[in-house]
Amino acid sequence: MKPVTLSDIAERLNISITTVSKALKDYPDVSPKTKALVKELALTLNYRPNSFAVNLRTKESKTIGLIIPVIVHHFFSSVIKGIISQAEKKGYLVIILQSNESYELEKKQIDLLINQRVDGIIISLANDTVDFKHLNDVISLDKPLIMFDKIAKLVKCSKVIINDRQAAYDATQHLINTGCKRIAHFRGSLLPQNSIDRFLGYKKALVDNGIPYDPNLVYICECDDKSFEEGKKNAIKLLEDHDDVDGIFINTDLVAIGAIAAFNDLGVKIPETISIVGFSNWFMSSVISPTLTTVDQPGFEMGKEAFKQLFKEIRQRKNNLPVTYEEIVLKTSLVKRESTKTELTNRV
Amino acid sequence: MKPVTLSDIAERLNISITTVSKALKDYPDVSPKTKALVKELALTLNYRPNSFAVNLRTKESKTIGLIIPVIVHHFFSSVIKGIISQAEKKGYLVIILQSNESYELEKKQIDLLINQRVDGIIISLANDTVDFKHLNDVISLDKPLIMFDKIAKLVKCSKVIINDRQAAYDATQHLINTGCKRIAHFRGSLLPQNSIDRFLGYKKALVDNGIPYDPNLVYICECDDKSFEEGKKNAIKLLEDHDDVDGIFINTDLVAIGAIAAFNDLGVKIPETISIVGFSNWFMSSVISPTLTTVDQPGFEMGKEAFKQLFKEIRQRKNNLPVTYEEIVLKTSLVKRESTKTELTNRV
DNA sequence: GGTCTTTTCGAAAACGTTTTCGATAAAAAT
DNA sequence: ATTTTTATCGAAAACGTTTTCGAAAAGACC
Repeated sequence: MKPVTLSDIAERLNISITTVSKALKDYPDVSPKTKALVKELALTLNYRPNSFAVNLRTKESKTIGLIIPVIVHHFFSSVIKGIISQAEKKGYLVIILQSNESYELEKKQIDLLINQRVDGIIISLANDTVDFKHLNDVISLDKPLIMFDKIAKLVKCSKVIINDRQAAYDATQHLINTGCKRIAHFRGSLLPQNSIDRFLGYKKALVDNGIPYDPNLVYICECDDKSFEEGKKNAIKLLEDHDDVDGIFINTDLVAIGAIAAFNDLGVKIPETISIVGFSNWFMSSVISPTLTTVDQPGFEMGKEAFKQLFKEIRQRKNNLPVTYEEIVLKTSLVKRESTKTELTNRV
Repeated sequence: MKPVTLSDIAERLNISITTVSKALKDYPDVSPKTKALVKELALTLNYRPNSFAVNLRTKESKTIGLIIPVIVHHFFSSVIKGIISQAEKKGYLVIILQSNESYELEKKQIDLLINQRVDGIIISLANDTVDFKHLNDVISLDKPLIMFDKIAKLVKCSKVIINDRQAAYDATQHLINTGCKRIAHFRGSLLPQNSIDRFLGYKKALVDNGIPYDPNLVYICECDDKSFEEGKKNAIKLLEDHDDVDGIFINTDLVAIGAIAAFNDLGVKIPETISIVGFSNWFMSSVISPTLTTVDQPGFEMGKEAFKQLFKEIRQRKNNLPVTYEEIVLKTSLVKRESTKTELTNRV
């Protein structure tokens, strides 16, 4: 019933624990004969090294922690998948925690992970995280920390992000290229950096194309479970306020889909009357009607890159090499679908 | 730089490690004065118990493993959320692995988790898992195992499931109650039990209502990333084969949404000409047009129940109590939306 | 003052592994 | 035959904690 240990094997073979341990790890100073003997017995006894003891000795757990704001979300679950897939290749396990967009929870969870002595932490910040002490604590403990998507620019650690500003710029440019003259923007809440960057990209694209920026065309919608309703509501309001709008760049797909639903109900033609571009390339956007033009946010790749960088830093620390922080910016791409017209000119 | 240990505290206070340990855990045989002293110093030194050492001594890791076929899926990510939320309350961490619907991977991952010495395992089986040795291994190691959703009926352990058969029966009955006379069924692949049960429920509802079961009306679609296309294709085929069909009960929402898209394209009126019921209540089904009547599969609750049962069994084993396996069947509910007509009669 | 109880503490073993370093035996070299 | 090298092994410490059990000190009681 008790799990078999090195000592069990040693006893049966009348050799020392040391030799058993070495045999299993193919040390050069143990004869092929005993190696074979040990390995065979280990197999038949179904020996499994006690990870607690190993961790205690080696001071590493081969485990990393992941904190994300929400799990039930296409983008984030894609990231999880990316991280896990990469971690598995390197023999690492992943402990996942959900901060629920709460700063307080996030703090507690960071603490939990440190107590658990994970080898590193990957995190996407909660929306209401404004203080970064808990993150700097991780760094000062010399534990590798990677931030992705929702990051704190001021914290000195590696980051995996997309160029939200450029992506938003490109999305808006696409609307302009397809003939839109008066373009609205549904943005997210004021806090997260993404929201700000996307807004700035939108604004810059307008200005660069000689279209005056009109703050009245910018609507704020909270991104949460009610995003869909929010999108509907704002779409209707926009139509009442400004009947000359012919394009909208929307902060996130779900809101965009809400807007599409509203326009469909009202008989507003998409893209003929109003063109729409979303953000995220949530799976749903390829399935609704009309299918949604949107910015593809490569969640899976972000997860992979985040783990790769984490792994690199773990290795660097282990070998006492200088740790190099990197800012990895992944490419987004505009997925052109039915909710926008075809471009008139071919602009790069 | 080195993490502070009990011995560090002991040294500074000129007391023994034993006393420090006891003080921190509020043993009765240490004076209030030294307790206060120890606790204060522990706080200022930011002492964190080394979990490896604790685990090694106590032989438990306060960690559980979770294996699911896919992460990027509304139902499964809801389950994850349910498990994590409950685990956090009890001070457990969750290691998540994705089997990718592969039996081989599943085996390896079970092994990984056992080696990691998690306190218990929660699993939803891969579609191509037909042999259950790896699961019985877990049980014979006396490690708590809970299966949910995709289960193996023959394995002796607790299970958290829904009554797929009843749910399918109710869904089909709803179609009948709303006036459908000739009802097709898009089912999943032949292997997983859910697929079979849903099919049986569909069949029984027909027979119970005096509607002859016609095997030609049953289409098989693989449930994967291409489900949407699969749904479209089968919908078109169905229309060609049988122009008298007025209702479809579909194994899973995504396929149903594909079918809706196809019918929308073809100008087939939903629900007037054909009514559709899906399965899962994936978030999308409330967002497409027409909104989809579907069976709500309570993922979050399943996750919660699965962890609760696991926790119970961990406790039982720890206290040397007899372990009781339970089969927890959660209620599903039919969410009536626009893709079906209103019921003619009120049947219970 | 002596016995007895209560309070407070610490030595030591144990958990299972990894790794260093020295010991022994066999083989090779002189 | 003696020394040197090589191959093979094991003792022991260390990782940081928990817990048992006994010891010492302090207080209570006669």
